[in-house]
Parts: sequence; C-alpha cells; structure tokens
Amino acid sequence: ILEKPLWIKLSNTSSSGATQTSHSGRPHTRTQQPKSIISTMETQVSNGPSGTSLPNGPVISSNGATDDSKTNLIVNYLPQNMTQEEFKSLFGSIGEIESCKLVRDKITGQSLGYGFVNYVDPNDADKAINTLNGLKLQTKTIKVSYARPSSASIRDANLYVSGLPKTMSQKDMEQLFSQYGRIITSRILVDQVTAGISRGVGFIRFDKRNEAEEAIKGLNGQKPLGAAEPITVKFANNPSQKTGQALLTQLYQTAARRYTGPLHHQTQRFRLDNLLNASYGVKRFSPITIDSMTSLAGVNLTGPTGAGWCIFVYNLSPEADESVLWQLFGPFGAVTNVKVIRDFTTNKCKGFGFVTMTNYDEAAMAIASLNGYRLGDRVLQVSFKTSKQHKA
DNA sequence: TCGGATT
Repeated sequence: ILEKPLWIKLSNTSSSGATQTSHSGRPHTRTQQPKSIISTMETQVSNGPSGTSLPNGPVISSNGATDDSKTNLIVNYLPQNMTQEEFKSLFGSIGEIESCKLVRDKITGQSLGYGFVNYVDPNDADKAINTLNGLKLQTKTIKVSYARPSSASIRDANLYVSGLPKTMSQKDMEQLFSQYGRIITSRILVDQVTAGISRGVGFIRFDKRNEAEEAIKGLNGQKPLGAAEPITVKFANNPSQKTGQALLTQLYQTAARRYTGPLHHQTQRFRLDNLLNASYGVKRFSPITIDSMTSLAGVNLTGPTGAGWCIFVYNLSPEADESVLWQLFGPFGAVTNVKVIRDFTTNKCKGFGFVTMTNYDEAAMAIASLNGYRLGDRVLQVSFKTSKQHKA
C-alpha cells in the first residue's frame, strides 16, 4: 500500500490537526454565525499524529500497544456545566466512541473544562475535528484536536505568567519562552472592553514539565528585553479554579438560566440541529440526544467572553471585607469576583475594592443603584473601573 | 480614588 508523504497530508488537509491554530479549519457551516468578542488569542503547535501509520484502522506499534494517535482527541474549553452525558452525546453524534472522559477535579468533582474522546474509526476523529472544533457552546469556543500520547512527563507543564509588558504580543512571549522547550499552547489575556489591550497576564504550556520548570528558573523575576518591570512565572492553577463563593454564584446562575432560557435559546438549538443533520444525515439525529444539549447551547451567545465587567468601589471603611461586597452586589446579578484592596502591612482596607459582574446590564444597574449609597457613615462611589490611573 | 489577574 502506498502512503502519501506526510507533507502532502499536512498541506492539503486543513483539518489534519497537525498544525492547528485555534480558529483555523472551522467548518463552513459556522462561518456566518455571530462572532462574539474574542478576548484571547491562542495558537497551537503541532501535536497531531506522527504520520507513520496507515490512514485507516487501528494501528499496532512495534511494542504491541495500540496506537490511538489517530483516534484519540482532546477537547478543550468545554462549558463548566457540561456533563459527561452531554459530552458523550455531542461527540457520539459523529461516530462510534471507543471511550470518552470528561476530566474533573478529584476533590470537588467540578469539570476542569476539558476531556478526551477516543473513536473506533480514525475517520470519525477527523470528522469530529472538522465539525466540532470552534463550536460555540455558551460563552466557550470549544477546541477539538488530536491528543498527545498520555505520559507523566507532559503533565503539569502549564505556566501562568503575569507582569508582562502591555506591548508584548503572544508571538513575543512565545519567543521569550521557546528557548526553554517546545511550546504547545500560549495565550495572552486581553481586556474585553477595549477589545484587545493586553492584561499583562498569560499562559504557556510546554510539551514537557521539565521544560516548564527550566522556564520558571530562567524567567521568573526577570525583566524581558526593554521592560520596566520583572515578570512572574509560575505553574498555573487548573482552569476555572474559583473561590467557593464565586463557584456557587456561577452554579446558581447557570441553574436559573436552564429554566428561564433567553431568546437565543431557540435560535441556537436550530443551529446545533442543523450542524449535526447537515453534516451527518438525519439517521444520526436523535431528538433525545439533541435535547440533552439544548441547556448548553443557548446562553450568552454574544456576551463577554473574558472576565466580565469590572466595577470600582470607593470609600469603603478600613474594616471592610469581601463579604460586604458580595452582599451589596449579589442582589443585582451574577458576581464572579470581589476584592477588597488592603494595605500590605496593616491588612486594613485602603478604602476601595473591585467587583466583577458577568452581565453588562446587571453591572450597570448595580452601579446606578449603589453609587451614592450610604454604608454606615460613608457614601460609596461606584463606577466601572477605568483602565488607567491618569494622573494630572 | 482604580489591584491583580488563572484560558
């Protein structure tokens, strides 16, 4: 059997996953969907199959182990509330699944926002990438790509970087880190309101944990070329590792929306139906299967994809703590984060704090209602946070 | 009187 040279596969198959950027290879059926604000950028270098096996069927390597490099997919950026069943429904609509797993936090049981799907047929894995990569579910744009072979050495290789100069691009950051090893993914978080200004924090995932360790040793506390401040480089937390309170708030909001469903709901449901039917024919269509997805499909289609709306609260008392902010702002809607700014040595509140709310309308209502509100003997000033403290 | 940040 003749096999095409690898480079032909790579160059004529946008979906091969061998060189995959987060928004390439998106199926035509989604190109007319409303685009939400993309608050982050990401690229991914090659992690696809190595190309030494036959195009179809299970591949047995020399040591007798099954090579699942053409059937096993990793799915990233799943909505927090997606269940194992919904995950299986979505990917099972493509073809027969050998196994799949939504990865959860060992202790809390919370989804870590990613999972693995291993298909029986490599063609289905390819189809899944073509069809489902880039699919928008709630506030997330899921990423579907070939999984790297499981190995202890690739675990815990993800770094969190802060203090980056605002002018540093993702490419700059990759260049800085690439001296320590092969970068699998990188991302710089950007401000959602100004649509694209760096927040000065980001992520770098290396291929190997020891590469990540070396990068910490080499770059933590260092000033990048021409930068005024040193950067902080440390191992990243798990995705969506939130405060207990924020998590409860989010779960509450999610549960409420399942039953009150916004107007987007029906539109989005049709979109998902069309996607699956158009690609695979009605015979794969199961109303029950699709119904199990609708709770995920309708929420917040065009809403902010980033951190939310940040509110500045001034004139808090020195004794103020986080709970007062939760109590003040919680009634207006989804609060994802509160922070009281304290003096480092006295640990007393410096008179101000921040509240992040998910929805613009709720944030605006909270500001309108709470600005000028009398808390004890103080009158609060409440406004959207400004991006710069412009001194006169 | 506008931090630190966790995809």
